[in-house]
Amino acid sequence: MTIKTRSAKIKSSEPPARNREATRTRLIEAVGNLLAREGFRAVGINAVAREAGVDKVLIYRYFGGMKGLISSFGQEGNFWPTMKELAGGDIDAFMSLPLAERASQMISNFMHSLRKRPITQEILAWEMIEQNEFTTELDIIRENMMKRFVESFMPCDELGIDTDAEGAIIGGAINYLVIRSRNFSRFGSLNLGTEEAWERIEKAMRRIIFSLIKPQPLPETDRGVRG
Amino acid sequence: MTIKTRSAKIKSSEPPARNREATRTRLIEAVGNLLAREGFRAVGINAVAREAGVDKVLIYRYFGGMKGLISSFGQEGNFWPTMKELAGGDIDAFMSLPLAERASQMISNFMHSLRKRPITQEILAWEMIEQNEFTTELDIIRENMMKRFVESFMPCDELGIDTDAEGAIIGGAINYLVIRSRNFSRFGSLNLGTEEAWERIEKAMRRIIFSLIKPQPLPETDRGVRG
DNA sequence: ATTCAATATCACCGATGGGTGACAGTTGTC
DNA sequence: GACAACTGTCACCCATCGGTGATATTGAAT
Repeated sequence: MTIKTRSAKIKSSEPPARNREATRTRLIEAVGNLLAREGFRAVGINAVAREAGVDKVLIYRYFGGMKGLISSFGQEGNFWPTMKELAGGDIDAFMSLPLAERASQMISNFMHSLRKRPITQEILAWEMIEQNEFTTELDIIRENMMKRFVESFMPCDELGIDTDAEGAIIGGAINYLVIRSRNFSRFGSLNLGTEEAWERIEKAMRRIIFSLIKPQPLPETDRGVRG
Repeated sequence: MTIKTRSAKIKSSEPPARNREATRTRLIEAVGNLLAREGFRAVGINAVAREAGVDKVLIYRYFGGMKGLISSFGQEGNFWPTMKELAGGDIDAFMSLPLAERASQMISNFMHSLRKRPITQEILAWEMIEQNEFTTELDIIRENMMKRFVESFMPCDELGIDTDAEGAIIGGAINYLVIRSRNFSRFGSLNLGTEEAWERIEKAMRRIIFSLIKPQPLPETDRGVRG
């Protein structure tokens, strides 16, 4: 980088409009862009300010520092899948499905949603690595979301199974495989760079759900609704 | 830190013995110590040299840089569970178990092994976050190990299941939950800070394996051998 | 004792990080 | 017009990073 400080302005065409609110949103958006493009390691006062084309001191002034900015970003950002998305588009149709089918489809939809959301992936990765003022903030938001989902969709304490534990296993596996696949395609004998591998994982999860919830052969290749 | 550069020597009592081999091992051990104590983010030329109580230029001289040092560390470090450990101590006894029992116990043993190995956790976390000269090096070692395990222990292409995919799910879930639990104890409604939660996960995995491999009720609370 | 290579230390470079105080331009109010 | 409040810029501080060239210390061969 031979360019100087002012070069930051190149990136954002509009000149900072001497407008507090506009500058605030510029900064919040800069966090998202930086997360998606460079990953959470790049998220720092200097980098965010540079990305927004704004002086870093404004982060202190308007947000009280990076913690405040991250918090605002977490509140406004819609990087989590919606209920509707997890239900595959039609919540009513979804709710009328039998339990195993419902769980299986929700899992598939969650996996697809996560794979399409680089920012969400970045946040999950971040949470795995360090606990700091940023990640604790973001974790609370994530936990609330997960909680709402299971409460709305999965009221199943029937059977002899531990849905919380099984859910943690499936959810953890999805998070792990998606996050990891950004850097390494190979995991065991799967090539996570190929759609074929993801379909195998999807089917395997479906198989797990169905054999857990009702030990009987599962309907073949019914991929179900998806948003 | 008000102390100066030379303060590094405080940490390692023995004066650097003007001995190339000894210095090399000091550096390699410093990597492991630093990984365990501070995490991979702290692993850099400066920090490692400081930890070893040695000048950083020796890393360039003896290892050609950090990449070389990490590679040597990866080769010598025994941070992966051994075959024997995964088998629960007695390989022969282990191999004579029925398939589902074998898989279930190996999974439990792997989880316990990983939970006891902070350095291994750190490496897995590192691999999730970035791909660089260090992690690609370490990933090759990890993949080879995993490969050897499944080949030796799990020759099962029977049944209508996809063992690679199911293995990736279980393995991914273990890696995720263990790594994540270092920073956040809560995941969904589980409290990963408690042994109780881990036992629930263990049982859930056992339930998954048994219902996958042979759809019939599983033996209750048989924890099996463990190293 | 001198020479020479190996071992290890030191001092410095440029880049980047988070953080802060002083200053400049704009706007509205009295 | 004078003034204060607000928005934004700039210049600097100190710490750490990876990296390198010059130098000191040791030990062994001659």
